[in-house]
Amino acid sequence: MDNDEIIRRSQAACEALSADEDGLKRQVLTHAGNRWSLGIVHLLGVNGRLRHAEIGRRMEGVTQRMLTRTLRQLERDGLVLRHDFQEVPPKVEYQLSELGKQMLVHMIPLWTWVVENADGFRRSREQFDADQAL
Amino acid sequence: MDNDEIIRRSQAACEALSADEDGLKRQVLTHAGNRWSLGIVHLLGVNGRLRHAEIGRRMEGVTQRMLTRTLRQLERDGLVLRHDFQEVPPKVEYQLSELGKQMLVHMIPLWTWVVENADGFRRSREQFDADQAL
DNA sequence: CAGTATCCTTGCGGATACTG
DNA sequence: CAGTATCCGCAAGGATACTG
Repeated sequence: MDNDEIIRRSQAACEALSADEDGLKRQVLTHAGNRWSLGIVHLLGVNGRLRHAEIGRRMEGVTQRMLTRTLRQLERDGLVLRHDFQEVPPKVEYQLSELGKQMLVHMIPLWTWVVENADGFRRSREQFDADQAL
Repeated sequence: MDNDEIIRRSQAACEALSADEDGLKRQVLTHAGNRWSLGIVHLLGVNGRLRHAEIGRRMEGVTQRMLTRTLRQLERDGLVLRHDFQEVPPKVEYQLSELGKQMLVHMIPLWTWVVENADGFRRSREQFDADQAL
């Protein structure tokens, strides 16, 4: 993909994003930056179907509140399916929807690139902060 | 790319992201969800090098404060280069760094997918909100 | 077990006015 | 022209306690 091809493809995507009055598409993109969304999508991608508490145990540091909240957001955007078994004690399982699996696929290039370039970001920040301190 | 391949590739990326103690990599990913970062990266990708005011004019609705702030963040992460001509009146130009161009390339699949599936998200939300209202 | 409810801090995004 | 300074409302994220 050469430079012109990059430009051409970003043009269409960005015009559509700009025309997004209510911010829906951009809100979907925030899942990429949210504190727990990324990990949950990944976890469900790997494990298929998991219970609420099981996700909580595997996600280091997440609180019940944020876990529930994040799952609700993902469910609302149609990325995650929620199965309530209506039992006592409660049993609820979560899994990726087809949309969620697709999102996982399309986020991987970005994730991978960010991870590979982490050192570059870190160095740039240190340089920037050092310049600011003058 | 089959299901197993998806899993394998997301595994490595997500483990690296999870190990990110100070949240640097995740902070870089928030550029994807920030209100103006996306449009600025796109704009500079298309136009090459632009002055501050020129970006402001082309980005509908952005205030000076948010424009400056967003540019600073992008600069700090090494995605955008800032050229101060040290003139009176002031003249400052911005352009994508090599890192910035790479990010543009790697975000395009995600952007495109989100735009193409916007209807799916919208329908899912409407259904979800309707269920909640019961 | 799978959540709510309450309170708190932080940062995003914006409005407005001012400056070298 | 390219910013700063100061104000504000809102939502993200978290700590803690409680509930069916």
